[in-house]
Amino acid sequence: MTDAQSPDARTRILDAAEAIVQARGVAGLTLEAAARDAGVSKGGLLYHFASKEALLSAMLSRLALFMEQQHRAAIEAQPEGPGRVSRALLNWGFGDEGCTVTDEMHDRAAAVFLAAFHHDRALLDPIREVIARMRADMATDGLPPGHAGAINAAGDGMFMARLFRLYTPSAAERAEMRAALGKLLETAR
Amino acid sequence: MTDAQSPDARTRILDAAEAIVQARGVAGLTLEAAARDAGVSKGGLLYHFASKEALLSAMLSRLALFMEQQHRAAIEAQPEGPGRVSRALLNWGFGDEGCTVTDEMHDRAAAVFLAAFHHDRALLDPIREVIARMRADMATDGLPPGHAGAINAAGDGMFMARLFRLYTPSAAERAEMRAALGKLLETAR
DNA sequence: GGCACTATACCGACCGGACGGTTTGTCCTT
DNA sequence: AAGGACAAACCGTCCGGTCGGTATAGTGCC
Repeated sequence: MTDAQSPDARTRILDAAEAIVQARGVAGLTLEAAARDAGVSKGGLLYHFASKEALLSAMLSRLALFMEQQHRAAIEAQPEGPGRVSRALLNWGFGDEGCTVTDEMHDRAAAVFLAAFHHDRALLDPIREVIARMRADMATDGLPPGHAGAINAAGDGMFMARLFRLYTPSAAERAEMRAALGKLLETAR
Repeated sequence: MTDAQSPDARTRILDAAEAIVQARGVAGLTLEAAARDAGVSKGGLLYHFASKEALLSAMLSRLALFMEQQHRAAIEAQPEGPGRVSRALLNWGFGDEGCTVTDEMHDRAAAVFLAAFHHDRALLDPIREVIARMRADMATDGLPPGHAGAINAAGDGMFMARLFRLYTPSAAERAEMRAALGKLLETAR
C-alpha cells in the first residue's frame, strides 16, 4: 500500500521545486533542497530527473501545459464573435470577471519562468510555442490588426510589473487601465 | 599618464560586467570573468567593488540614472499639453520617431536588470524609485485615468517580450499596435 | 511453494570544480 | 617613504553529478 504523502514522487518533486523557487528565488533551488522538501533523497530526485536541467525542463513543460489550458479556457468563457480573443486577453491580464488565474498562480508561474531562463534560455521554448499559438489566435480575432496585440502587450506588462515588483497598481488603477483598453474593443463595431 | 585603455578602471569593470551579463547571461557573470574582460585582476576588481553585490548595485544605479535621463528626454521631446507623458511612453515602448533608445540598449538594460534581480530582489530598488517617479508623472498627464497606465503597461509588455525572446513582432505589427494605442490619446480631445 | 534472477525506486557518501572573498605582496606616484 | 592601485596565490564553501549499495516487488522455473 502507498503511504500517506499522496502524489507520486515525480509530482512531489516538481511541486517542491516550484515552491522553493517561488519562496527563495532561483538561487535557492538546489537539488538537495528540492529533494528534501519533496521527502526524497538527492539520489532519489536524480533517479527521476537525470540532471537539474531535466528538472527545470519538466517544470517548464508543466507550466506551458497549464498556460495553454488557461488560455483556452479564457477564450471559451467569452461569447463568440469578433474580439473574442482580445476580450479573453483583457481578462487574462487585468483579470477579475470569470478569470480563475490567481495572483499566487501568477507568482508561481513567474518563478518557474525565471528559474528556467536563468539556467538556459532555450528552456523557455515550450512556453514560446504556446505563445506562438496564442498569437496565431490573436491574428484571426476579427479586430483591426494591432488591437489584440496591444491588449496582449499590456497584459504582459502587468505580469512583468508583478514579476519584478516594479509597482503595484491598486484595484482601481487596474480597473481604469482595463476600461481604457476596453475602448479598443468597441472599434470592432 | 594614463594608458591607452581609456576610461578609468571602475567604468571599464562596469562596462565589462554589463557586456558579460548580456552575452552569457546571469550565470556567466563571475568576478573573475568581469575582471579579465575589464583588463584587471580579480583583486583589482574587488579593490573597486568590495563584493559582487556592490558591483551589481553600482551597475543598477548606473542603469537607473540612464533610464531616468531617457525618460525625461522622451517627455521633453513631446509638445506640451495633455497626453505629453503618454505620447512619450508610446514612443518609448514602440519607439521609432525621435526615440534614441536602441534595441541594443534595451537588451543591455534588461540583462543588468535580470542579473540584479537574481542576486537580490532588493537591488532593484533604485529602478523602482525611478518608476515611481515616472508613474507620478503619468498621473498628472491630463488624460482620463488609466490611459497612460495602459500605454505604459503595453510598453512594458514589449520590453518583456524582447527580454525573454517570447516573440518578435515585425515592424509592421509594432506599428499596428502603436496605432491602436494611439487611438487612446485622441480621447483627450 | 520455494528459489534465482531482474527491474524499479530510492539512499547517501563522496568527488571535483567553480566561485566569492581574503591575504599578502608589489609597483608606481607623489 | 607612504599610500593608492592594483596583482596573484590561496581558502572555504557550496553544489551538481557520480556511484555503489539496498529494499521491495514482480517473474519465470522447478
